[in-house]
Amino acid sequence: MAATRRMGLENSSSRAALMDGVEAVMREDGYAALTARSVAERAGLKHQLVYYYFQTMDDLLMATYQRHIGRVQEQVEAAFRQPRPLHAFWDVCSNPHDARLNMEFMAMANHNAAIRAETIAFGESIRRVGLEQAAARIDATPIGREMFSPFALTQAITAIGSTVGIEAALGIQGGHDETRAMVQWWLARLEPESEG
Amino acid sequence: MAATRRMGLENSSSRAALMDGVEAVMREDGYAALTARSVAERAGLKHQLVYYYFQTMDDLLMATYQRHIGRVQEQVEAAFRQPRPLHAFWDVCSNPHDARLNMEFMAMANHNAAIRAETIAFGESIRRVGLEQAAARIDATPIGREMFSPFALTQAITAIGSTVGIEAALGIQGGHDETRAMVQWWLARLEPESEG
DNA sequence: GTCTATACACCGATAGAC
DNA sequence: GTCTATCGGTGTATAGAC
Repeated sequence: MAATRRMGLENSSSRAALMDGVEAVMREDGYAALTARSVAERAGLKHQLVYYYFQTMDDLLMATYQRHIGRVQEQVEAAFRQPRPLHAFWDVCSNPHDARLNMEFMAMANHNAAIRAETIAFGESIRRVGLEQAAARIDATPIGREMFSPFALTQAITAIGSTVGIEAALGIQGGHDETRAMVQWWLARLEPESEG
Repeated sequence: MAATRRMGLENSSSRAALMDGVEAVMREDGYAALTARSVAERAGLKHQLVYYYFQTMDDLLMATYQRHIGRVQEQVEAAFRQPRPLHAFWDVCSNPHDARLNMEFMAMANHNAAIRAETIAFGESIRRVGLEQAAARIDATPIGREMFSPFALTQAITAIGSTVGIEAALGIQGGHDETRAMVQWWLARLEPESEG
């Protein structure tokens, strides 16, 4: 508890640059490569600055994760305000840009209690908002009522989307067109275009 | 290229114990915690033994990954020899025991070229064998012919199964029963019980 | 086959000058 | 707000004794 050390302000550009550095290192080299030195170098700063803006490396990591989660939450909520919310939700989930970062954080959640708690809370929050939308869409169509449950549909969209995104990020291409086409086929039946 | 150093035999129990140690550390603490010391301690050996049985830590990691891949491959092939191969394939994919380990290796594949190459080759191999089975099942039922493509179905089973397994490993329980039930509903229609 | 001893690099974190 | 300097701890990897 070194509560004595000086600390920088929260609305500092260097502080934000350090969080950008965390994301860049995780994307390119993985969370194992996260050090005060690697992060600061990516931000164009000296590594001691990490300890001016954050008490520990863990604090920097958590701040970065919470910022990331907030951004995803905004994307998801915006998607559910679209005319065809399930289509938009799929677009967010299958976006390959965040796939690597999300997987690194998920892997970290397995053995970091603080990250795990945030991940669980975030997952359940997303699920709540997604659930209402999915339920409405499922109830609106015969195919939905017969073949899907709201929760399972939400989870299927999330699971297939993130897997396709991860594989695309890894460099696997073959077959994704087919999977994306099948998802679109189903989504079109749950959210017909005319209804928009 | 220190080709001069002495090396232990491949069929050594200590060598296997070190690979077991790698898996244990990855499961419990994540790949970032992999060090010669942590792995050897888990195996009840001194850390210098790592360099008697492997040239580098990377070599130990790759040997462990190839052993793991081989085991999964056997499980998948055995599943496809079952009377209801898609059901058995789903059981393998949604097994939570290997979920953490698989995710750690997937995350590593993003920034380790050798692991990535193995992962891509393995994924395509699994997909080939799965594809034939899925195609046969899809062609055999009206629901299959209309609503699925073989590749997309294989990928959907893999994606939903691994996601459910990961979430279960993380400690998220809510809703998985519903997802598993929906998958079983679909699988039962693609592989009716009577058909055997 | 396993041990002690050792090399050199890098880590998180702190103190204090500017 | 950013810098230089520094601490103890730990990492990979090797050499050589037993």
